[in-house]
Amino acid sequence: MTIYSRFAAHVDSALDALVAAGELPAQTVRAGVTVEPPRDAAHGDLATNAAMVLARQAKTNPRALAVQIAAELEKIEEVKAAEIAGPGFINLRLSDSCWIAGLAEIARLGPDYGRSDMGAGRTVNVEYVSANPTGPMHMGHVRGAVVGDALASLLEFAGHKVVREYYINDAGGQVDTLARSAHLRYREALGEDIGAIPEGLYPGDYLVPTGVRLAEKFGDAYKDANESEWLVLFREEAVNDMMDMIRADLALLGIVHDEFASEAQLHVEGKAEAAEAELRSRDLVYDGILEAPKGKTLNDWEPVELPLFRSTKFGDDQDRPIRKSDGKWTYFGADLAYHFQKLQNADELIDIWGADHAGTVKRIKAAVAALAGEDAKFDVKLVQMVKLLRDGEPIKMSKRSGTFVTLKEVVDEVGKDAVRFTMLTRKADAQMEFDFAKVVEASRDNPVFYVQYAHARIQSMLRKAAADGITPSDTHLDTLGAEEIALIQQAAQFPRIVESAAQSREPHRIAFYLNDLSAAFHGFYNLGNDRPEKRILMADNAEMTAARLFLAQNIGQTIANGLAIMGVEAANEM
RNA sequence: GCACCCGUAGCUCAGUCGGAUAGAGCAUCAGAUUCCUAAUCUGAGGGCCACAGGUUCGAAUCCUGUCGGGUGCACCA
Repeated sequence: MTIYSRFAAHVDSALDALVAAGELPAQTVRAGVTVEPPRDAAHGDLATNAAMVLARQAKTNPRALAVQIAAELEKIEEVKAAEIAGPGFINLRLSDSCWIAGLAEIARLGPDYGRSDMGAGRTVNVEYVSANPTGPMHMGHVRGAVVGDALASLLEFAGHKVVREYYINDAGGQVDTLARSAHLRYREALGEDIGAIPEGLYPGDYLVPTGVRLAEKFGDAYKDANESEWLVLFREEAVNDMMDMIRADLALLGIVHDEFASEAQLHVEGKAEAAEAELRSRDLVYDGILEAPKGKTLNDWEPVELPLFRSTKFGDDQDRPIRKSDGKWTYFGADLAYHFQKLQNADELIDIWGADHAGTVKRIKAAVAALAGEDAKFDVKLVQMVKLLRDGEPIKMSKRSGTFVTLKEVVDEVGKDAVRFTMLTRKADAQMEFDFAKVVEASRDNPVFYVQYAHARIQSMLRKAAADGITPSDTHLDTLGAEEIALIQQAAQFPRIVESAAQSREPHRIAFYLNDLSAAFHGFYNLGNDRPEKRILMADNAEMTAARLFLAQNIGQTIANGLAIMGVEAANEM
């Protein structure tokens, strides 16, 4: 139990006492009452807004009610003082022993410190990456991949059962193009001069090995065959190769999915037909004609009757086709069936999408609501674009010429940890810049190194002390002073940071917290420069050294736990 | 034209289910290394929270509108 949850209970008891004394109406609604660290540490250790939130219900003014609540809270052993401030905040000062107990708690829990049961074991399916299986991962995929992966870890740490899922778009026109491109490389591998790659096919070299592999596997059986003889086969073969490549790319970032769902398989199982039948029976799908797109002129647009989903009933600006005029499924048509299927095996769904798909959020949410009910838990998290820079200059990317920056190139240049950490130093729904020069820079400006350095510094001290025969010990924690307590207070926040980050699905909060905690530690460490009596390793005081090492060790543990959520290594030396 | 995201210090960004004097890094200026890793630390200056209304005890935070930046607006995926 954290200090915060314990005091939330204390405040609750204090309110109970007031109800019993007839000072508060029995049916007082306590929603909105919080116990938090005050914004300004000078105000105290904890603050509650209880009096301000409840004053109206108690038919009194906040400060008068605060006096009564504060009187109750002062009866608690751990409370040194309860002061009323501002419009009616109650600021609590806690005894040092209270914080020292918090430190012992970190040590007791170790790698589990900060873990929460908030999720109550509910299953959350997090779908992320889901890049088309037509080529290697590039920079455009990286942010979503990292954010999705960190969010999955965060939710896991917060007590959810998490499924990490990848949706393979292996049924659309793009994989036919892939198959044709692979066939070309296959002919090339058989010795044919294929010349320049024709417009409309994938030109990348990454298909060369696939061509070679297909030549070895099939010989010249399909060399001059009609497309209908090899298209399905080559599509399957090429998609498998691409997925192997994508899995290898993701592994460079430490990302491993639990499930790979195939769109093609979905169709084999008739899921889309089933969804359509269901929706038609409820008049949510009908045959209709789309209006011409606004805001742009299309030369080849002509009205066609298509099966449309009534997404306008759910706030979309247009009904959306689920099949094309050739009878094949649209991406949306398959996607709604896919989401319905996912909901069968999870309590909650989260999709991580690139911001360029923002326009399709409404329709898929509408479809999920229609198929699974309005209260189905489904959220789409949009991840904004990353602007790539080198020394402040934009890096030009062009898919056409094939000069996009691949994930592998980025990881090779700056390293997995720097990529992951940097991608989490900005909230997902805001655009970010990624400057190669800055990301590899080892300085205060770069939180990756700053946080890792704090951890490495702690490990270094522990090694040095061990060499001198001193190990961390909790037997003399009463020697810790005000500066040490302040550090514990910072570490004590970790569990609530985890919960609030998980609640709001914002893994970047962990990164910012670790930066703050590391700053607190570096500051504490440097106290010893001017004040030798504040040094952690003190040759003439083994007891105090052991106590401070114990503190440092658990700050290190907290940092390591946070980094683990982010998927970043906790460096032991730098 | 419509939809979504963003607008906070010179720069890059936190803070937004309403709370106290709006924070951090970089940059600028002034300091700290006979000392546990200076990849660090201490201090100073720097703000009309885009703008205008509204809601209320209280608004960077919620609502409406305006302006500015980005993204999207196929039967693509």
